[in-house]
Amino acid sequence: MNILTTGQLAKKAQVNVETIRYYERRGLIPEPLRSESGYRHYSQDSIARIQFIKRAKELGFSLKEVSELLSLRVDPNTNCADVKRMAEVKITDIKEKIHALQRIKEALTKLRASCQGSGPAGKCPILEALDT
Amino acid sequence: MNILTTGQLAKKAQVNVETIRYYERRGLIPEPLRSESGYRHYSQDSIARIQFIKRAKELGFSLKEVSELLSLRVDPNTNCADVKRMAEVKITDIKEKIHALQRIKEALTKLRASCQGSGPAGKCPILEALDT
DNA sequence: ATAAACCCTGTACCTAAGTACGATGTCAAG
DNA sequence: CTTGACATCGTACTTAGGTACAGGGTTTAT
Repeated sequence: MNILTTGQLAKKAQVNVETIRYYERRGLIPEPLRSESGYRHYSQDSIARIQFIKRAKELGFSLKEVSELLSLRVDPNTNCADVKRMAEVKITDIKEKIHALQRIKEALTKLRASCQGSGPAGKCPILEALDT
Repeated sequence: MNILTTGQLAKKAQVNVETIRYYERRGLIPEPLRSESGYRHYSQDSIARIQFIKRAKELGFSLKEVSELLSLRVDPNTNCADVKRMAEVKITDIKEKIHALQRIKEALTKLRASCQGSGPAGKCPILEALDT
């Protein structure tokens, strides 16, 4: 069980088979060796690779950014600072998203407070506010 | 200047002409009257309608939800409470998004702190964390 | 009267991150 | 030796919210 087929890798890494092919097309996982008949053969390392991708995604990195992280890892000319910078950019980015959502939340909260919850919708102050 | 063509409406409402056609297809704006030659003729009300859509979008409502808001407005059987409920659902929704982003932000902040910013990227603790 | 600037329709394209499918080939079990 | 479960490929479809043509017709300004 040292070598994995696409389906086995998919199961172990908890992704769809098609996702693996997709990641390969996107260059996120290297092209694996093939059997005589053309079947892909993956090593155990591939599980870790897919999990790396999944974790980075959970941290808000796009697949494009994941590629960059993966390249940084391999390129001997890059250093830690490059990685750290990417993390910082992403943090800033996420902070902005949070602020935007907070502004929206406050606006909605005010609108909610303006509405008594009775009477026809046609005269709802929430809808009227949107009309202004 | 009482009546507007698509292009004039687009300019007044600050949207792309194609967006107007798109909203019409989606049923967000009613089909306007047409001139002899088939040109759409919009009233001033249409500007307000598009602005309603834009504002609702800014508050995080999808176009599908905007449709619902618009229907509520017209339907005499609905009341304010329905609108208020939609606002509440959206607020909850946005709160969840904020929390998710905050968790991500914290995870990233920790990772950033773990990295001194020097040394080869191959040994960066941020990347190592993703490998775990 | 003619060119520029509009408008019409239908359809294709865009981003992101996959998912689904049809046609075909291969492998393992009974 | 056949059936079922897998594998391959290329391509199309998905969601959301538009945007961009191409190939026509119309209006307006000069």
